Amino acid sequence: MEKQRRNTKTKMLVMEVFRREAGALCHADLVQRLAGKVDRVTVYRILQGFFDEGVVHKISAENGKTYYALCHDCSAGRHADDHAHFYCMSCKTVSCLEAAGQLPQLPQGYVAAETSWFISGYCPSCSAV
Amino acid sequence: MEKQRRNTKTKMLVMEVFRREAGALCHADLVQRLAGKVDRVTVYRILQGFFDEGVVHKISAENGKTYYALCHDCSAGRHADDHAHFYCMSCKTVSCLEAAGQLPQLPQGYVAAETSWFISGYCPSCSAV
DNA sequence: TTTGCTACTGCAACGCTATTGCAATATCGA
DNA sequence: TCGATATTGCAATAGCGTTGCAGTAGCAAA
Repeated sequence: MEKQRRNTKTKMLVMEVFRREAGALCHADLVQRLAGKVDRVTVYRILQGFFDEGVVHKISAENGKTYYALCHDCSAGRHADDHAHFYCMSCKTVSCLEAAGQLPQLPQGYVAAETSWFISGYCPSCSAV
Repeated sequence: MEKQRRNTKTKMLVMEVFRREAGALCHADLVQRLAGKVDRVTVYRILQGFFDEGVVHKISAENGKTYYALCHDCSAGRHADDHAHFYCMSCKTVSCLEAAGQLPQLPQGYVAAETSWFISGYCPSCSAV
């Protein structure tokens, strides 16, 4: 029994932020941009909802924070998460890289369900300085 | 001016646990195994110290926790972290995979400083069931 | 062995990210 | 318009990690 979903103003607000910003955003980013409009907790729940619907995907960064980014080729329950994520150590932004890498050869017996690449470094704008 | 390091009983205890267990351990694992012997905070500091010395490396898992594993080819300040880490969704253990994969091609302008692979799935013991 | 510097340890308190419970509100199909 | 229920906001709570500080213990030199 799938839970019915509703389109609310609050969700629209969150979605607008995602569309306006290019890269991935963490919970704090969203709360900051929606300060006074949407509650902290609600943002968590909306993000979780978007994730369940397959609208955004989750990125666990090295700093322990979770980032979210709009999906392109994902659908509910099935995330095309085989691309890498890049963290710029200078401007502290997270972005998705389209290029896919090649998995290391898994030893006998291992079964992979999900993979993630995480690369830290400097993005084009910051490395150019 | 490098800070002088000392060999203490407490550090030995932590190191013993690492040697006894095969895979990577998180802070909670260590605290549990050293319950009553070593303080929570001390474990954090010892882990950080081992990391700075290049004795262990850090692994940020998808669940937001940080795991630590003994290094083989690392030295202080320079971690050979170009191998993948595997998280078994069944027995909830983290292990290091020796096989190296191939990084995705970075778009023009990006400069990579550190990389990490993280693979979730089922380890040999659990996938065999 | 003794001494002294200072790294190390344990405790308490704090900060941050994320989750849960609950009452009030808003959405949307009938 | 109406009613079931998804959604929201607020308060409280949980978990991981850090900081400050006083007491303890390694280690090298006297």
